[in-house]
Amino acid sequence: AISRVSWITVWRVLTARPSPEEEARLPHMLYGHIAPEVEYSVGHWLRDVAPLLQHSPRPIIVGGTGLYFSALIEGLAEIPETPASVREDADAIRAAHGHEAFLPELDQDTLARLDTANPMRVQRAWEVQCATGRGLAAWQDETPPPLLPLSECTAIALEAPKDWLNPRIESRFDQMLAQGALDEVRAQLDSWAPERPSSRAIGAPELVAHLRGDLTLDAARDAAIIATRQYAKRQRTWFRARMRDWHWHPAADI
RNA sequence: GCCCGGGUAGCUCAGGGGUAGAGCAGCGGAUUGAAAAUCCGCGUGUCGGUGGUUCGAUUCCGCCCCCGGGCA
Repeated sequence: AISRVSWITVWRVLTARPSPEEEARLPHMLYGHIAPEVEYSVGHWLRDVAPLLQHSPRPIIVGGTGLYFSALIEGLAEIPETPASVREDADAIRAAHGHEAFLPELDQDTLARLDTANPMRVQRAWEVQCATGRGLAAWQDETPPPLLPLSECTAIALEAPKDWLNPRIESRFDQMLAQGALDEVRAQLDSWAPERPSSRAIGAPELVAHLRGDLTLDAARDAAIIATRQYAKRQRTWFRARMRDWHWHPAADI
């Protein structure tokens, strides 16, 4: 099995990573292979996945991040990595003037397909323009063929209706707490950096807030459960809209 | 028992004589390198109950009920 984004080395419980016993039963790849302070994104993941697709028997790729599957199956523009310094500059500009400050520097094609109200998307477009001298739209127009076209794999989408899923989300988080999620977070408290992708693991910011005395455990639990439900909603929306051609299967049957 | 506050959307609260509004939650959507992220759209609810004043009351007045706090 190849993981989705169960990245980070430090969140075993919080990311519902398979147990060491489960991982020992058959090869698991791309689980916990990223240190918490390392930059990571779809592009990195695709480069990590590419060589693994040659394995025999063929791997099973599991996960719930719509963008990663779309990139794998539909392709992703080959844009050179933007240097960390560009991100820092962009962060500073946005903090000082807001993301609207980026708009005048973008080309018409990019602006036309951009959600100009979305600070992250606008900033990304500016970073690409700044780092490569070309517009994001131009890069996207040259998107290469996908690594794994739909016709070359068996794509299965698990249908998890919210009334079935919501109670499970709640008990799953309680299970994480019982398995030591708080200890896992406590161990990161000193090096906590909220802006890192690894700090966005659902439940981590909430439990950090609790450990710092800003939230009761109950309030942190509620917040994490709500965040999970909202994430599940976004997954449903993404898969419903973009994975219509997959084989749909009721999750309750598994 | 008396005196103050307060009772408005699922929750926290704002408002105020012409039947009401924010944040959060919820629901729908977008999403080609932060994606477990980010963004967009959606607000009728006996304004605690009941009498009264008024052309008109959720808003003013009386009584009652409930929740805080204070005094006894």
